[in-house]
Amino acid sequence: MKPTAYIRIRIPHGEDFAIGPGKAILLEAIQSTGSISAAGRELNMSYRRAWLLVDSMNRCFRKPLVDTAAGGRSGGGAHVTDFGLDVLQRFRAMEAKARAAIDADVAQLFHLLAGKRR
Amino acid sequence: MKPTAYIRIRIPHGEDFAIGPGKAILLEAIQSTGSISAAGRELNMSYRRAWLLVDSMNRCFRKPLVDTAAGGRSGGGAHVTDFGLDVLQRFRAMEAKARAAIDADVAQLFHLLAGKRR
DNA sequence: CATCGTTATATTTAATCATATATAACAATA
DNA sequence: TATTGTTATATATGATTAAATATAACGATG
Repeated sequence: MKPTAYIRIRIPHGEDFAIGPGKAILLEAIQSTGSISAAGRELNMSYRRAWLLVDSMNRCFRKPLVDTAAGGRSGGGAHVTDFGLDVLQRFRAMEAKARAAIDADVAQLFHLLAGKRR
Repeated sequence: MKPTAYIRIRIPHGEDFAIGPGKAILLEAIQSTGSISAAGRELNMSYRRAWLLVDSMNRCFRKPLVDTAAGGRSGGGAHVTDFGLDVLQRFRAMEAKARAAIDADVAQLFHLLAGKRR
């Protein structure tokens, strides 16, 4: 396995962050499950936390990244909008570029680490 | 002022992280003040926290990044080793490269954000 | 050899953050 | 119109984290 750094990109917006690694994963989970609560369960995250993150994203961007509907036979649900998919894709691309840019340096730096005992 | 993303690079080592943004700033403060406690004061950080970070760095890498001395007329002090300076420089270079790699993408993404009210 | 401010460390206290719990509204459908 | 599982929201509880406090050792220097 190749040594890898944690690269955490976050886009600030006022007090909090419009998007970051956690919100990206949440978007993907909403995409695959069709609901905020199911996504939360999948990610071992309280519904409240998942909802707060969605709410934050929707308020930070010009348009909603997630559309929600309460009620109906199935109780309701949520889905990632086209706009949300665009943002998600841009974010993942940025992560990949940043990772590639420091790939060689990271490998070098790992040589300076102590052998991880215990 | 140009829109800028928070890019947080951290090098994992076992349980914790060998170096990251906070430790880099601390190294620079130790370099300029000559002591862990003075660096802590400068960064509004408890001595304990500063010391724990130094201890973590020194244990994570093959060689100490900070040399310390207790006692003496001035009470003692700390200084960043040549090895520490090398690591610090590598880390800062990685940050710069990562930033440059996503610079354009970040600018694009900022256009999708809502006007930040409040 | 007494003094000084620091390193080094443990323990207690406080602040922060996330989770758990509870409740109402929702709207399609049977 | 009763049922269903979700969204939406507030409040209370618990857990995690950082800070505050305390103490001993250090060692050059006057």
